[in-house]
Amino acid sequence: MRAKHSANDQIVQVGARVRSIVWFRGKDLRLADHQPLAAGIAAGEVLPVFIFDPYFFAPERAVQMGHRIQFLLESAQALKAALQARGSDLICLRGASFDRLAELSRAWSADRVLATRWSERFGRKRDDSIASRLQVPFHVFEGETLMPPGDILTASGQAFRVFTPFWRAFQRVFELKAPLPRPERLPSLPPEILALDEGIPGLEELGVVANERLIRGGEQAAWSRLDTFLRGPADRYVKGRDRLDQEGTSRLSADLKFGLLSPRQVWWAIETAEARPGGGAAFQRQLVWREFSHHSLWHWPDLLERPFRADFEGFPWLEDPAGWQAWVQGQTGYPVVDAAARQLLVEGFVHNRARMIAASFLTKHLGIHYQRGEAHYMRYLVDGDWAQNNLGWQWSAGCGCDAQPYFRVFNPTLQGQRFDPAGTYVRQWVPELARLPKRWIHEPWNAPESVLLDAGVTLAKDYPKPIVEHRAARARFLATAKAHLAQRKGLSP
DNA sequence: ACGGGCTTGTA
DNA sequence: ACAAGCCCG
Repeated sequence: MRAKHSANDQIVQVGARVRSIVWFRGKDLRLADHQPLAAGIAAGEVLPVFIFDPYFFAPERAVQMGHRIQFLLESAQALKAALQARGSDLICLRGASFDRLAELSRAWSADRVLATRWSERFGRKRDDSIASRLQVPFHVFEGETLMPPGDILTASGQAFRVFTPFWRAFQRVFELKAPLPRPERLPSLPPEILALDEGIPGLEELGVVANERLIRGGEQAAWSRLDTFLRGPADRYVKGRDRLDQEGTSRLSADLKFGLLSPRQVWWAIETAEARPGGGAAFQRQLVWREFSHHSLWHWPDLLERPFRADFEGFPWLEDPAGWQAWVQGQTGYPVVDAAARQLLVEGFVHNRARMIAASFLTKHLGIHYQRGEAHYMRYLVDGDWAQNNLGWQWSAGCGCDAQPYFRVFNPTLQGQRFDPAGTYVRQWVPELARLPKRWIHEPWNAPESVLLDAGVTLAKDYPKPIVEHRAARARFLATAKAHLAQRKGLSP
């Protein structure tokens, strides 16, 4: 006998009672605009499940991405609470995804399993394997992106390699549909299924040290961030987004990564805002950069292993252990580069422009492989996403899809002066320079002795002298890149 | 197949 | 202007 349902559910009960397991997989931790969930509810009974697979959640894996684990666990807790408040629950299991899923499917006599697609190669492989081994149908839904990866092609049916034509094509074909509402009630779960719940693991259990400085997870927190963005920064976005010293960006990257918000909900919120924000279109363009990264990774799954530009293969990157350590710890002597490094470790977040400055410095000034920077960012970023992080690093290194030309090397002093004019960002993250006047905040090595003295800064003691000289480092990279690319060109037919 | 055009810049 | 080059219609 089925549990009692609200009036709404009675209506559904009249139809076929299809039993759908809705498998939440960490990129769709929300109730609103959730296509598998909505499809499940429309068809009958729903069993929401999350599986803590050791592939991600074994302690030795979890510590490799502690910030994201913390954010995900918080978001899963919020999801569980929201499902409980609506008469259902999030059944949490531990172990190998396929085994636990198959077991649950048998225990509940499920008719099918529904989930949101992951576009990375290993996600696709996992889904193929699950579909072929599961006794019941396995349906994956789109929704991680605005358009399904692979759906936007050039006139000749090829993948785009340059953003702007992709953006134009996107605007031509994208049709915005209203996001699905958040379900008010869900069918309840039988006691024998509720009894299978193994709960959400705690951080300690996974060997992860809690970090109080991270943004909060959960669907509600995400909506509050979206609201904050729409109330201010969205209107000033065109210029404000580049400012390191202001709250000029959306701060929605982690919400989109974990699917606390779908990109469609965010796009819709911009479109339907009472006062259309002045920076709405510019922000939507940024959302399409997110699309571009997912589409690119879909077309070229080995981007995670190799440079997009084949002529960068075999590039003579340097080891430079001392340079690497300085870059990681924020001790390069370039204030804005160091601020970015420290913000990453402390907050698990870095302003987009600061990411570019940091990436340019690591790859060009230090000549260190972009993949090392990419991996370091993946380790600490709350919003760390394979597709986007990889695109960003390859773009910065000059070897990526639509990359900046290799000879365009960011000058960290100029970037700092332009986008953090008063040095507010630097002062926050490099407090040993806090008393330096803004004239010298981005180039303390040029400050007069008396100024340094007044600011209480002794270079090489309180704060390092630059570990490389900008002009020399720039020249070294250009010479190396030029020689390497010329050689590669000579090798190719 | 020709040519306009190309996220985030520097000197 | 530029230390190039090539995407895409």
